[in-house]
Amino acid sequence: MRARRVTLRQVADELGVSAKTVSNAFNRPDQLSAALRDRVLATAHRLGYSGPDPLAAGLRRGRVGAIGVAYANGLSYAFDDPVAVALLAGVTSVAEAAGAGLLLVPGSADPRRSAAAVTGAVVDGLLVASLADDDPLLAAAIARRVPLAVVDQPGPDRLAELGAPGAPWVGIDDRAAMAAVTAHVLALGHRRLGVVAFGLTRDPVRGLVDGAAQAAATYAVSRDRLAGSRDAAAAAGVDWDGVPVSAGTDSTPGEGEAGAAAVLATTPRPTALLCLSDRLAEGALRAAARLGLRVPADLSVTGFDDAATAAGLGLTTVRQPTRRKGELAARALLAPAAGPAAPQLLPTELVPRATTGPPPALPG
Amino acid sequence: MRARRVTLRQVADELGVSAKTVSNAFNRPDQLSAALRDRVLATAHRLGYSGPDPLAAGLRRGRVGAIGVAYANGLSYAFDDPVAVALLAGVTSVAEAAGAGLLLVPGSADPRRSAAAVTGAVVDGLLVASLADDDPLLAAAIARRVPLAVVDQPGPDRLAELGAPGAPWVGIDDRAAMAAVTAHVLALGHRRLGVVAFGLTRDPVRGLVDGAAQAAATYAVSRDRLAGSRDAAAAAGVDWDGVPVSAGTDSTPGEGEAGAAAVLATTPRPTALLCLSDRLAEGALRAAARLGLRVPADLSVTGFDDAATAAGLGLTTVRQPTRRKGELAARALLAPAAGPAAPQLLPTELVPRATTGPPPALPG
DNA sequence: GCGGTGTTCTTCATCGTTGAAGAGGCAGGA
DNA sequence: TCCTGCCTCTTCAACGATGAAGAACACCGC
Repeated sequence: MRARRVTLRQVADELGVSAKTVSNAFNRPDQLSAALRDRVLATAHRLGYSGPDPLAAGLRRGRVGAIGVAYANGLSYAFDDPVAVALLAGVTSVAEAAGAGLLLVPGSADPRRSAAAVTGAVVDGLLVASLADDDPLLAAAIARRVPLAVVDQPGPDRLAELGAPGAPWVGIDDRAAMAAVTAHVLALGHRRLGVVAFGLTRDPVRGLVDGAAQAAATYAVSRDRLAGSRDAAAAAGVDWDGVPVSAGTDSTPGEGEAGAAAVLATTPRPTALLCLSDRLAEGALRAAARLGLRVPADLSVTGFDDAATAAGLGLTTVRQPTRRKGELAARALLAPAAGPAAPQLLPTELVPRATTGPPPALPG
Repeated sequence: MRARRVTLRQVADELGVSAKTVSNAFNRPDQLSAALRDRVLATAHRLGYSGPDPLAAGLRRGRVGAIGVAYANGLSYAFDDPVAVALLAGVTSVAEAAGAGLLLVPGSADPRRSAAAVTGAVVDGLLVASLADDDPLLAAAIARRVPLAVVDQPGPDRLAELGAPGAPWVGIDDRAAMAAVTAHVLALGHRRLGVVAFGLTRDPVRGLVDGAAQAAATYAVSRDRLAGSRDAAAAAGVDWDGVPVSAGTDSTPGEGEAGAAAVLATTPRPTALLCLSDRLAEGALRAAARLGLRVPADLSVTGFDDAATAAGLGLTTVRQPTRRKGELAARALLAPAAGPAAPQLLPTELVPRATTGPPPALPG
């Protein structure tokens, strides 16, 4: 008993007009007389026809009025991360203003399925964010040959290598930003640092990682931020090889707590913990509390992002314009984009708060 | 110089096979020999063909692998509201597990544009949430004749009126839940209540509203929650007509602050403020602070939702399974859904915290 | 040697719509 | 009167793909 779909043609036949006229009644009211248009709409309504099938219209027109967003981590994860949500909010506000929808492309633990989802997404353009240099999802997005915009990673140079030179890219100078917050901690007098990182490569490696592994990270953001810390350490005469760096997978408080615990278990114990995100830092604060360490008296902790939660925690961090990234990337996708686009590097700002202070006096 | 799109047919011709074979190489690997499949894929790659056009395939197949979500308020707003985000997270997790994408349908201040966006959304099903009884967007969604699921409002009875009886509906018993939190406050001894509400109708009415306006609300959730409060008041012998009720528009702290200020300006001043959402309550707490009122010593405040922020504020509230709503609605959309679906009423729970207490002793 | 069963690939029609181009009629100007 | 231009509406041919059905061939068992 399933009612068969009503088509444009049926409405046209019912009324004895051409299909194109019915089409025009819906899409180009100026192309037919008001009287006929009213009759067409009335007939359509009577037959239960609610307008041209978007799919068929999209095929014919070559546009569907939606852009896709693909994320390395699953979408479900994205909604739990305030930073990811802020990015989406930025994308959405621009897309919505332009009347475009936003298709969240489903992710999967299986990279092949993720890539297939990108290949099969019904969109006019794709926005990808936070992908590893070698993510198949990215290759799939490039192969689609629809307009592409990239946020954060991979960087412009890697995009060029992959055959997408000049694709709009929006991000920050992760290396400099991380160097700044590291320098801030060093300036307070700390000499024993520890770093809590999220993923370095698509295949998650947990635990402490050496300099070679750090430099080999395929997540550009991780690689650059670690390099930034090393820059600052070197400038202050701190031996980087002695700095424990813990790698994790996602940017979650749970990962942060575990990573911080691992770093704090090294001897001599670091007096400052540099976390690659505010959410990791949130976990690091929990780890510190669990160990009975006072922040910042016994231990300084820094984050990255200046997410909404950071102020409440009094977290020293680096502010980056996450929402704006989304806006700019969306704008780049929706605009006609004639030639190759120049990479857009947005400003960051060190935000010192209450979780950093001078290191404790020499331990007894 | 824009490269023309590569088609299935071109790959087929290049290789001297039928178009269908190329199609099968991508979609039904078991339908052709591995050797030929490899040759097809290689040729496709060489020509820069990344797979069948999702739009055309969707038209032919009659499915596109995405469900749409339409919201009364703009999407940009949705990302700012933790409750809306939780709902989306629920929807997404189920959709993603099923390999389906999520199309966020753009909203607009102009209801006609919003409705048009729904009509033109390229989706296999639609999920709508928090719509007024008379929202054109809802009418458009029903007219689409694709599977439809509704969260919260309008209620099942209204859906039946609109010609969509048996459409999957997920929500809570707003009336009973609000009665419960009101009864909690009354049990503490309060007799002078005030209510801070969000929108009652699509055309926003700001300020204090009388009983007639309350009952005429076209947002079922607002209507039912107010009715619930009135039920509890009546049961406790409190005259509802003497209870100031402020209506607003969105569920934001700003609206909450303004609404609370209006309610607290009435004489005699209420000793308890019932807010229809946690975000409104957040604003109410600000208003109280601004007036120098201690919570709960001078003023009790309640929320609704038990959003992530509620615990931190120590807010007495009603917990509702927002994320689960999204999951169930998505499941209903993605499952074949043979006959009419029974409305799914999820449980709620009163969560007493620190913002409610006995009323102050009689004022001097 | 023959019908039956699979595998592999092809043919054909069609999904529902809209751009491009065209045809008919009517008004206004030369 | 005739031409021009405008307003309406129509015709035609795609847009790019896939389901259903079928053809060609190989292999099997008896």
